[in-house]
Amino acid sequence: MIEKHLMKLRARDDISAEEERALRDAIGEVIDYPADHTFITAGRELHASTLLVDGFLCRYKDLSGGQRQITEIHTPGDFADLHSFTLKYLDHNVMALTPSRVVQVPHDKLAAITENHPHLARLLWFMTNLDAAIHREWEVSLGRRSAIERTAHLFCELQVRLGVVGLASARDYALPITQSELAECLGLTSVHVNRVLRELRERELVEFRSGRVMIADLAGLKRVAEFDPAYLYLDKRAR
Amino acid sequence: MIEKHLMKLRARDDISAEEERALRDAIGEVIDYPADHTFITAGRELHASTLLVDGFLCRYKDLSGGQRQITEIHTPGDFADLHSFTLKYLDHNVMALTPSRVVQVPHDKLAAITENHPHLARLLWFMTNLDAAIHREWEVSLGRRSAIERTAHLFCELQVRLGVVGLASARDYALPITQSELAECLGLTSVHVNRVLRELRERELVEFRSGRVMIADLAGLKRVAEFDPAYLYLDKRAR
DNA sequence: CCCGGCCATTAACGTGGATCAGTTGCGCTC
DNA sequence: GAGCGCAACTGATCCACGTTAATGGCCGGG
Repeated sequence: MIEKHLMKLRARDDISAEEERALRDAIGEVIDYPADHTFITAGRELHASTLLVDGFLCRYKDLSGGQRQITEIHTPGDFADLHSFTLKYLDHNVMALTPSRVVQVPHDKLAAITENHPHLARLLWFMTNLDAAIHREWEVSLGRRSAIERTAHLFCELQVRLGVVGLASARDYALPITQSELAECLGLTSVHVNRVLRELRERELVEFRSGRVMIADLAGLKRVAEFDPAYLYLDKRAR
Repeated sequence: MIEKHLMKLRARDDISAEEERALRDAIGEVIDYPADHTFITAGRELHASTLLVDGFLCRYKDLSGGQRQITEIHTPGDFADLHSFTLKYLDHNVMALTPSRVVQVPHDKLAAITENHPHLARLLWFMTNLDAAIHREWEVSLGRRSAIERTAHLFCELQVRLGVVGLASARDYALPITQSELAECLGLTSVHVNRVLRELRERELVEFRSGRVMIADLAGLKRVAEFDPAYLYLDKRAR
């Protein structure tokens, strides 16, 4: 159930058998959500965090004009709202982009981990800081990169993050979301995302079709995006 | 020395005398940085975190074309790189926007706090999650708000954050940075920031002049920004 | 007192992406 | 197998913001 989460953690630090046991003991109810279902609403008090087992989730905020900004995409193995453990309620919503399976991890189990497993606790803290690093990189994309660079950057990021949990190769990966949802990540309109996707296809970098990202030229894609994966902290240096 | 930090913490949770003592015991060297000095560089291994006592800092990333995106502004009382405690090195740089005084907090002192003061440790974890919430709000600004809304939103955010530590009133506060630096926060050019500032002035909402934000109409400014301070978690609900 | 450098400001012009208004295609349902 | 609804796709037009270039103010230094 939490294998992908363990893969994600182990890409950043070593985990002992005992810590693994503590994590396995912490998991609670398994829940399936349909696509487009918002299961965490901003402001509501929370008593458990959500670990994504299968599918895609996103965090988003709505604006008055009906606009929406997705602030992060979650891939299997991610704790979608681990930060609610310290925040107690969130400033944003969390939604299933695709039919998704999650497990609940009650906050009191997390509290027990912080008391009995300091190293694991620090690693969980690290994981929330990793989400913040992803937010920062998205700020850079939204603030300074052109539409095509931004789109290429997102495809690169997801290729790496999904690769860590065995869900992406250098050639392709599943990303069963719509062009409108991509636009909500990228701060663009779906019309313009469509044009950008065409250009990426014509330049033989990537093709995004029927919920799949097919990478024709990974090196070229990274070059367009100026992609540097350092912000994903994929090494065990110093930890 | 850490009075403003304590004000910031106490705006979110109660702190016991013993916890306050633990924090005071953790502080190390005091350092003054001149304006425009980058004192933390992406990738360098870190062994202490930086608590801002006086002045303004920012986190930023550079792009190849000479462009820069500031991902967060830090105000007195902020831990500018508390996240380096778990990350060990950063994905971004940290710079003094103005002449600034900071205190170092060695990571081993933070480790001791996590072991001996679980509640305080959780509060520090919370503080890094608060930075992430600010990043998310900036993503929304950069992705979906117009230049004038975005600028108004930043002025509102800083009014609240500086107000918490006694450095802003409802009328005005000091923000001794340039229009170019403002532009680097807002994902705009300095030329356009200048136009936006003129419009905000002509609409009698705010005036930004000689390093000061003078608020003519706070309610109106918040209306333009659609500002909702919930993401700053300024209540003690449930904590 | 003049000079150089930074910052603010503005005007003229260019453009990336938004907006508007569709058409096409495809899976689902009845 | 007609009809519906949603997603992909496209062309025409518009405009918010970028680019370029120039001016003036201010301040610190020689």
